[in-house]
Amino acid sequence: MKSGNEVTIYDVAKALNLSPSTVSRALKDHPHIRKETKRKIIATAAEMGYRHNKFASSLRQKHTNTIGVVVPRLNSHFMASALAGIEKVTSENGYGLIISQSQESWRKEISCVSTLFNSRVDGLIVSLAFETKNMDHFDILFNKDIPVIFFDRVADCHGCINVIIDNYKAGYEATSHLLQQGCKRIVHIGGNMLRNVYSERFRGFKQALYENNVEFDKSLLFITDMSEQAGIEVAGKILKMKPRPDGIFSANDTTAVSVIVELEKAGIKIPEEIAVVGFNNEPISQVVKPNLTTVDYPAREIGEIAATSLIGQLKNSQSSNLSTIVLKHNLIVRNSSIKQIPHNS
Amino acid sequence: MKSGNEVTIYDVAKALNLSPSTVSRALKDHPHIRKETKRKIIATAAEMGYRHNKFASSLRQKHTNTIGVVVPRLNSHFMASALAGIEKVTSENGYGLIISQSQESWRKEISCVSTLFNSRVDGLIVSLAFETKNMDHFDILFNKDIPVIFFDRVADCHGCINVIIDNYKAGYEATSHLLQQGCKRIVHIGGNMLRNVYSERFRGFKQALYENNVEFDKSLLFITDMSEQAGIEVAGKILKMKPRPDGIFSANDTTAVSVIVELEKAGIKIPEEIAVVGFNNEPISQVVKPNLTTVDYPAREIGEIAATSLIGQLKNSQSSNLSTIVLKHNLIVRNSSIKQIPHNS
DNA sequence: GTGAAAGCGCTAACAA
DNA sequence: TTGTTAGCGCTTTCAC
Repeated sequence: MKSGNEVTIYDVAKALNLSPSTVSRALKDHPHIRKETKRKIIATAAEMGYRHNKFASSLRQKHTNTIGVVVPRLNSHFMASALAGIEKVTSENGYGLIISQSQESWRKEISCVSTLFNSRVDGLIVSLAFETKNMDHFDILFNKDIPVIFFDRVADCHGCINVIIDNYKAGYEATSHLLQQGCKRIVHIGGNMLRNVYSERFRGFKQALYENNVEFDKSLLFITDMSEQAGIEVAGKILKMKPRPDGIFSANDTTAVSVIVELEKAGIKIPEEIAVVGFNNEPISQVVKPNLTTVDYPAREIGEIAATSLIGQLKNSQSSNLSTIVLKHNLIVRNSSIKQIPHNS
Repeated sequence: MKSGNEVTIYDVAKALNLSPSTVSRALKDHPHIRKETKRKIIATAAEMGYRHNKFASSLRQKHTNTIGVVVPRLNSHFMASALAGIEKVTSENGYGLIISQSQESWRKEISCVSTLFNSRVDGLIVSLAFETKNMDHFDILFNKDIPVIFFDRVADCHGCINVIIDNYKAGYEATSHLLQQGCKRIVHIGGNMLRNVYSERFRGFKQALYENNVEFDKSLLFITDMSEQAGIEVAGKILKMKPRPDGIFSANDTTAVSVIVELEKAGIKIPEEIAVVGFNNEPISQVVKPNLTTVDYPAREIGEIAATSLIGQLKNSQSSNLSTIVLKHNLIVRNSSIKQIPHNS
């Protein structure tokens, strides 16, 4: 009604000739309040335009019912889905969410974590920035026993839960697939090897080569920032290579797509001359021609599980003893990698 | 150090034999404190691991230095950029940000707004959900003089600022371009006409037709949810149409791309048989073949301006008298719409 | 330039 | 089942 003063539980109490504690209890659905009283309180509170004051409550209770999220960027399909999963679980459990982006910068990640820490979040869900070189900025949280869950881009750390897929196996499968298609000289486009996702995919890549007696050739490895631009640059270098590679395993779809577009501009036939496999199953992988073979992962589920684990820790207020949750992934074969017409079934 | 108790300004005060008020003032850089005292206080506070308690402070001050954001989804390039712009400005001005998604649902939007209201945000930045039919849920904010800024998907409302582009003009230009390419039967794929972005683009579309003496044919209008799936369905219908359309103006890129992919599967030549124009300049528009003609808009800037205006209102604590800020857009012509080889220059 | 003290609105231990 | 009361940590008016 008015733009003026807030109504408090005291006002409600006075209006009903009750005590503030009764009102407080009724509003939180405390069991020890008579049904009738509860009903009346809730009704008049609503009528008077009462709204709960989180600050007073948090100040008193020393916890905020708020969870912080730090992600590198939120413009990928993967992140959006993961976030949707996180949000679903947290809101179902009565937690608020503060989302912040590190923009792939270590410095920014430090500042996000510290801001969230100062906002007194009860727990944190994090996917690391590309650049992040150490985990010192999480110490402030560990020191206060504030639980932190990492997902996708994780790092080893005492006592925190990681939610991931088996990137090693996925990399291995993607590469094996290329080898099965007859590729002999396979380029790998990877990211910062400090990040598990990239180092593991690379490890899987090398293992597949090794098991197939294909020697790993350093000149076929490109460490990039996995951007669109990176794809353009790598494509340029590939075009100049003497014996040209016949396959590419890119650690994400963005770069894979950009490479395909660039190579095709130069007249290279995909997959005949160069077969390509990406990673993430972004929507774009189904638009690029030829459609991109890629690794799908349960983004939404990863988010849900990360949130569920965190809330579990919060409720039990003791760290559970599991430390890593691994979800299933799935190689989706599309036209960008099919060199051989399969033998008649 | 310890996982135990928080250190407060009282602790700092005691350690230095000062009063809490002095410490409080020093920490906020109040002018009436001697430099030396200030220095000492700041040093020992840091040393003791003091951290500011936002709740106590907000409780006292009645404002939170936090801004709420409600967007439909954050999985588009447009939203991610707009959000990045918002974040830049707000963080530069010492505001925190709480981001929430309505998932395009009216019901969810109501709940987001109410949650943010209860979190006592100082102001709100909103882009409306697809479904939202009225603005009643913002009344709680208006009643308390909490400023709300809308961007992109806006609605008329007394006293709040809208940050948009001229969708009417953009729609007009996109359609005119198709007409110039010789299109006579142009399909429009639009969204919910309650949303300004769709109704205005549609209005521009009709106006262009009108000015070129092309009659508007209702059977060429498709009102959809602007999803990928919608594109597939529209493509199906187009394929069945008797005299086939020769142009499509889609109110976003997602649907435009999906239509193109589907039509090409059916053997239709783009742009020769059907020219296509999208909207938003999402990255995907440069990957689809042929590259999509589309309308570019300054997403990041829209975000920055929305945030700047909000902070302006917050600081002046009086609504400024501008109500709508219109930014420039730009039609980017690519191959999906070029039917005619341009006459020799 | 610094201190004393009241109070923001809520919760929870304890009392009744 | 309900009430009393004492803070949570900070800011700010007023006093010195």
